[in-house]
Amino acid sequence: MAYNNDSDKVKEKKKSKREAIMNAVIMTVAQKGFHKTNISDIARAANVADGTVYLYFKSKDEMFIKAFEELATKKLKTIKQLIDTKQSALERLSSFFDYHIEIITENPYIARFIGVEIRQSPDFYEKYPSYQPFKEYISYLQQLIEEAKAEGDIRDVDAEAVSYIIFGTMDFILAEWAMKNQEFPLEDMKNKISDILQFGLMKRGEK
Amino acid sequence: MAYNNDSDKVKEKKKSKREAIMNAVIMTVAQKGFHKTNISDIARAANVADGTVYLYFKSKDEMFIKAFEELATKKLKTIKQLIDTKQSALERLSSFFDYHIEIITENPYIARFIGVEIRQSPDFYEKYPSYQPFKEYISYLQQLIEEAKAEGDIRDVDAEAVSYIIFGTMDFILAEWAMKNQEFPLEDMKNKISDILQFGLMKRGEK
Amino acid sequence: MAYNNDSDKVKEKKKSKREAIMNAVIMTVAQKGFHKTNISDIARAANVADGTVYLYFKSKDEMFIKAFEELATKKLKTIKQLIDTKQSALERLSSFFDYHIEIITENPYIARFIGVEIRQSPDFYEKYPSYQPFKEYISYLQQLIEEAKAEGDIRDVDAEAVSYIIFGTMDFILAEWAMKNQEFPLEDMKNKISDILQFGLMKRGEK
Amino acid sequence: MAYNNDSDKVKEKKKSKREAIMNAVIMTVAQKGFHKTNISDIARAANVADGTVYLYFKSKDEMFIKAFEELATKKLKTIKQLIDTKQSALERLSSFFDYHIEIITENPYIARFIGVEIRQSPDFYEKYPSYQPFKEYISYLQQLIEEAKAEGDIRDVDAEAVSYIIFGTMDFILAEWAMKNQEFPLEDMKNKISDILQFGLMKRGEK
DNA sequence: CATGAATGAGTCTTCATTCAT
DNA sequence: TATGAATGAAGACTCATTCAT
Repeated sequence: MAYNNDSDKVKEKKKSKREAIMNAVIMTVAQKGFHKTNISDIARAANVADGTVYLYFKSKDEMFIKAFEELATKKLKTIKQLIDTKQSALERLSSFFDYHIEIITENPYIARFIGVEIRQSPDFYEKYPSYQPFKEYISYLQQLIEEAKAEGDIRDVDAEAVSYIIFGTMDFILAEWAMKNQEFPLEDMKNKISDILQFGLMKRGEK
Repeated sequence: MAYNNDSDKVKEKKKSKREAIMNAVIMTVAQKGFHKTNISDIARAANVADGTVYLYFKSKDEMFIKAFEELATKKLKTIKQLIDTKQSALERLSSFFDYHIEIITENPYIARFIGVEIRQSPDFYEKYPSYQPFKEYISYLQQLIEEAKAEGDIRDVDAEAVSYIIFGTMDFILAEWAMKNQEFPLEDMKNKISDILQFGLMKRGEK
Repeated sequence: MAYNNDSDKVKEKKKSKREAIMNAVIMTVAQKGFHKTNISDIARAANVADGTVYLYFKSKDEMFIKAFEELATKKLKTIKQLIDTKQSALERLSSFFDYHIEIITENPYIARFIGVEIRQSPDFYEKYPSYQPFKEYISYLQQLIEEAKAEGDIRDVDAEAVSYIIFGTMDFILAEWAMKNQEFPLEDMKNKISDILQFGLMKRGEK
Repeated sequence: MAYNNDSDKVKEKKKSKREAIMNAVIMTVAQKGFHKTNISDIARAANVADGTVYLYFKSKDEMFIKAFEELATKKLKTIKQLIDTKQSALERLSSFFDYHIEIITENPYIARFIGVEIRQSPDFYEKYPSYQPFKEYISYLQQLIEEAKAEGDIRDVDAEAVSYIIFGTMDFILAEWAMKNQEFPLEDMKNKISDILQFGLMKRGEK
């Protein structure tokens, strides 16, 4: 049933090859580091020939950028769906923090990829000024913060500043955790940090 | 008189040449980015021959690591001296934050170097497991936090967690700031963040 | 009726496709130059798939050789027909020169193709020793010269030598003209050269 | 004596390496053809490492252009010196023709290089519009023709047209001769052509 | 016959490192 | 010590050719 349409079959095959390459990028970069990952590595990991990569991406750069973007977008979407059930914005904000860390924890190679490797190329920022991988994440965080403020759950803080604190902290501990090969218990650390941050946002006299 | 001691002259020359190379590393990396900086660039900037670099460092890697370490150590020492006059640990903690940002602001190339480029090579962490550029910074931060707790100025929080929040936040905004070519006003952002963080550490009912 | 003979249809299609490829070769090479022209370019210009090219030619080399040969043969045939009306061999010889240049002038891409690009591959001469694109041209020229001699219109010169002078000169000025993007007036130059050459072939005291 | 100056020694070594590469270019291109010659071939022929080529030339293109130019200039200079002793311009013109062919005959690989391969890259004419390898040759020929006219040795012909006839003819027969692996007797052909051309330039009633 | 996705050998170029001077 | 010419391994990318559909 699934394959009785040739057009579909072809499309799927093509899609799966592109996806295989995308996955190969993430896995390989996570393992070998951004700058030691070459086209041959990726091609081998994706089970395709070197040249095949260039059927799907114009250049190595473009391939990496696409991999970053698609991974970030996908993860953000997952998180959004997960926290969509929460009633208050504060809960959503707190859950955002939790889920982000949880997702990364379950796929440590993503931590390595996003948290450690993604910063590696100021080149990208020059060559592709529009390349702002965290932008969506940060915007969404700020939106949650504004909502929480509007709902009266947190005090009147600058949303941008708070978003940087939350994201910077998450980014840093995940990078450290990934770099140190997951030696320290992330769950514990996450809770401690979550407490402190929430405490800093709470209105006086509450709780 | 000046030239009657060859040994001294040589030693001094050597020292100054090594230093010239270290400075050249930082300046060049800051300008061209980590991965576009090659030995020839550095040698030219340091006014030495390519081969000379290898008289002072075993490899390019080692040279970069040493440059990172020495810069971090030097800056930490400067900060320590600056905040040594402060009476309370809380003040020192707050000043640490301020000075760190101030120093970086005045030397944006360091921001680029430390904040953006330093994370670039997970290789380093494998090849040179002892390479933990932030370690000293983080330890010192934790020490300040413990002192502030002991002095009763801040509530009983986990020092490690707090150090990660502070450092992660600083690291992130400086990287963003550097990456976006110093477009947004760092001073403003710093104050907002500082306020929020302090608020989160304060004891209830205080201030 | 139209479609009841599959064999014919197929043969015609095949023929027209082959011709489309041949034309595409000449046009594309004329535009992009020999070595920048690849199979994909040609296939696109001929409106066929890359693989289709290999149904009509064993290799890229063979395809180019066939294109050269067929173009040269076709043009020579055209010239022969045009000068067939002329009475004397000398007139035919002179007209040959004129028509050759005229044809090329009207299709500058051929000049580029024949005059500039055709010489590009000594490989061809090794791989395909029978590849002598000018041979037919030269032979025909020599034949005309012999006839003119027999008719007593020109003095007793070595036909081979004269054929080389005529062809070499034509070849060179057309190549220069094509390479310099048709900047200088070819008509003028042609007449001057034609005069000089005729003068050199004339019998003393004549005209 | 020759090597008692270090600076000289170094300069000579460097010069000899550059020259080795230049010679390797010409020899290798003559043997393998322009487009089948790669950097590795040249480096091997010059007894240097691939990378060494790039110490002397910015790119493969530049290397080829320099090789063309220097070879043409050198040969023209040699010819000029040889014909400088001749009294009349007509003799110089005739000798030019003779010597050009003689030089090429003695170094058939040059014929292949100049005559056959040099035309291979319309790219060059686009990328480097100033690249006109024959220009000097042609100009010098025209100068000789004008002088011969002024001296009354040849009739009043268009110097440009004549230069194209002479150069085109030489170019063509040398290319044919080189391409056919020196099968036919060049000396004979040269004399026949020389006669015809001189005849075409002579004044009526003369000789 | 026709397609065009896939292949992978081949090529230019860069650059960390060495070593003769 | 200092030099910088020389090395050659490595890597991104191209493209003629094949083959499953």
